[in-house]
Amino acid sequence: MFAAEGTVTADGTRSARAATTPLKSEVAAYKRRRIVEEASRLFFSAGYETTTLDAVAERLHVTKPFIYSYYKNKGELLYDICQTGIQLSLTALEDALEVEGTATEQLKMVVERVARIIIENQQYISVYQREEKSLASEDARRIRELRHRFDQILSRLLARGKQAGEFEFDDASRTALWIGGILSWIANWYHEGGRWSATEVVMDAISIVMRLVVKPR
Amino acid sequence: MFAAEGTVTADGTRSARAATTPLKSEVAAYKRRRIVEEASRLFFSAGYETTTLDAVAERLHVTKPFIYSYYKNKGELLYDICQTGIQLSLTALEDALEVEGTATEQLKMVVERVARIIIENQQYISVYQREEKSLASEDARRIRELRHRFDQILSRLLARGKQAGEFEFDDASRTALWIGGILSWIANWYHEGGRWSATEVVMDAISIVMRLVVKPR
DNA sequence: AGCTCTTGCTACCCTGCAGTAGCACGGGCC
DNA sequence: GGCCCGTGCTACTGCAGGGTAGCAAGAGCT
Repeated sequence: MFAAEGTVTADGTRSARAATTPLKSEVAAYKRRRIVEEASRLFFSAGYETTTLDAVAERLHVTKPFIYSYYKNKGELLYDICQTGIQLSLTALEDALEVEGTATEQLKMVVERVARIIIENQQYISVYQREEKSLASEDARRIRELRHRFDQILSRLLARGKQAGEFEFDDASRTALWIGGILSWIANWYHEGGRWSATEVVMDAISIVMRLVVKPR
Repeated sequence: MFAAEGTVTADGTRSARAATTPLKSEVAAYKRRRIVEEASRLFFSAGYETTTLDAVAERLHVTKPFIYSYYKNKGELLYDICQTGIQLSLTALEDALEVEGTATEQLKMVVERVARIIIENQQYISVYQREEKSLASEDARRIRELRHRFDQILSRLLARGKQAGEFEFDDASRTALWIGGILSWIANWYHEGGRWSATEVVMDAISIVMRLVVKPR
């Protein structure tokens, strides 16, 4: 999840220098995780620009300089959240494709797993979608790259299903984008303890996506 | 479109006092429209919090105090944009329902018109979706209220179609939300001069929504 | 021509927050 | 027990940007 660790961190933060023994670096990683977790909650509920690092620090019962010894700046924190968001979805997609089966079975599996991941990690996914404009341009590029990989993999699955005669649609990559949209929508829409349960939403997503790729009457 | 005019504006801005003759108030309305237009472009491409009012002023070849004589503050400007965004969609929906026809015909009409409006006014719709967190709480409430009306009207149309045996789905209001999501997605996704034309996107939206409400094979 | 009313601008203020310098405290080690 | 190093904190700085006070320039009227 924190693929950047040791690369991104390696530029001046203390944790990087301190990572001499395994235990120490584990502790450092844990602290980073707690920071990003709490930050994502706040960014999710109040927006990135509006949330101050003092507020994040307060939630962790620490002070701002503490955060700065694990993150270079506020932007890096946002990047980490966005990266986590898209990476979680991408991993769920790839994992689902490990399971053998027809394109139809695999697509169902994909939608189910990704939808679940989105619901469970709403804070990350939602921030990743909403705050793209606040990312440094280089960071934004990398995030878009991951997103693009997601779309491509999904698109290949669709093409495979079409080839096999299971699916019917006009254009695979366009359809993949629509499916991505339906999945994304969950993050804006689902509300824990709200009118509809996670399972209902996941089931809906599966049924919608299936209706989308099979021939209508 | 500017329903607030005369109410919201009536508290101290010069334009309100100046609106003594018809021509003057028309000119004032025009200036407000130009401000909101340019602001929405910038908010759309760079985000609300990141965009400074100096930047908005510059695009209009005026200065910041100029804006402040037509808008009480930055928040009111955002509200106006969001209000425009949702109101445009709502009006498109209501207009489409004026046309007589079966539920199926009406739903197609609705999706087509709303999708077109979303594409044509992407800057407003997108900002309205993305920047909700930055609205003052009272403003946010009013916007959500409009959104809710949209969902309700759509939901009633769906229920009517189900009654008539044209549609088949589990729950009308949940289905309405999914349709809303599909339409919203267009605003994040469509890119003028991009890989796909407006017409293709609109057609896709119609076909997806129809697949969503009719019985699958 | 002077008077006034409108409109936009110049030139500010001031707060809130990202980011930093350097200290204090505690625990392990000689 | 003294020394050092890792860790987090106190106490700042700097500045960007929202918001304002008050002037200047023009237009129309008498």
